[in-house]
Amino acid sequence: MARQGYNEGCLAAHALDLLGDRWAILVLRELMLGPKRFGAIKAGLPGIASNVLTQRLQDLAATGLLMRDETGYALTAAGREARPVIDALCRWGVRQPGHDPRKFISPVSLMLSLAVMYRPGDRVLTAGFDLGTERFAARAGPEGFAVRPCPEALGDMVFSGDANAMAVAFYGPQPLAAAPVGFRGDPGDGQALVDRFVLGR
Amino acid sequence: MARQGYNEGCLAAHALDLLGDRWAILVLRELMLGPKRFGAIKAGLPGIASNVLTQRLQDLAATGLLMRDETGYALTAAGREARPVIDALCRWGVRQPGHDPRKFISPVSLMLSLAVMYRPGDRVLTAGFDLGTERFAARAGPEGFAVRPCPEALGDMVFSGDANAMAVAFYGPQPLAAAPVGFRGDPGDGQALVDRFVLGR
DNA sequence: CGGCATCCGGGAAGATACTG
DNA sequence: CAGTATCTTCCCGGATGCCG
Repeated sequence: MARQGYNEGCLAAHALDLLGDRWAILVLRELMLGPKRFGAIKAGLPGIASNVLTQRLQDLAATGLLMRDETGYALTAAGREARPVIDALCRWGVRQPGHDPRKFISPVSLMLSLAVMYRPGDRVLTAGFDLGTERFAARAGPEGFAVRPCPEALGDMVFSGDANAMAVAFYGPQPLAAAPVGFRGDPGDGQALVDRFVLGR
Repeated sequence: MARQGYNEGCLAAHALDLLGDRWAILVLRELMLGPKRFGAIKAGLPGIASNVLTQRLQDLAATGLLMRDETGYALTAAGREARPVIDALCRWGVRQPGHDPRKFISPVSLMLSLAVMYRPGDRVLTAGFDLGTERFAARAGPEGFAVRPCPEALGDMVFSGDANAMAVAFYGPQPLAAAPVGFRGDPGDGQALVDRFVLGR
């Protein structure tokens, strides 16, 4: 990919020329819901070496997918537009055997997976998510599941816990009351929200 | 990717564990419309080394995305289900600067791009494509653009020429009559079909 | 601590020659 | 034609250190 590219006129090959390098798509994933600093990106990518992350950020900046400023790194419009690629990977990946949800799940990747697995419901429900290192506010309505980063987890209800525990709560078989996460709000509303997420839709 | 995987519970990361290796997605692309022999796959991937292709085919077979038999290689259901990933890459890639349609376009990647860029029309039109080394039959209707490989290019009309010329005919600004491809059939129908394809949709 | 450069070992990818 | 064997190249991963 980076070596010299695929040298094809194929559109998919061109896309892979830009984000086919190892870690590249996952770096975009970490920035997909909002800007981050170097360390926060690294924290969402267990196993990446500092120099490799530096290299990826430079590559992605050079191709115009993200920009750097004093406060950190942020996707450009072109970078944000790669979200359907990540969504397609998630939808496909969930059907492939070998997936182990006990492995580390980053806060951003959990929220992106929720957006992908959401099955719309009529009532609009808002929820805050306090995932330890990151907080989000979400709105679940008939149109979809919209997430934005937030200094404080706000909404009709608030879920708290790490992303792996949150995955158990939203995708596991047990009722919300028995899930290993904190919950504040109306229990019926909470269960109604959780019921809208089905792994593998 | 293959090295040891990303070791994440993220669904996108899991997907990339399976098809994030260099060339892997493009190998799936070449098989997306039907089975092929080793040499035919290689012909659609300019620049790939024989041993690398061998390795990829083995990897993808080991993860259950394709199977080998006496006549060549064919995708499994899991492999075919990766098509939305390729489509998403195409849709994103066409919007990114630097794409050079003069570079080699494989017959399969042209047909896949047509399916992605198709804007549905009410009248059902069928067309055959004779791209030199490969032939396809397509049906363009209100539901979409369906392609299947075919020993002979059959349909209400037939286009012939290499894939790069076909890309000029379908995506270029000139009328079909002035395009560098062979055409047999009703010129009005041919132009009507070509008009349904807009690069960047 | 955030960000980045440098050095090194292992291993994948590239190129080419060779075999059935 | 369909790969296999071999050699080279160089990216990735990990450790370390520098600088603000």
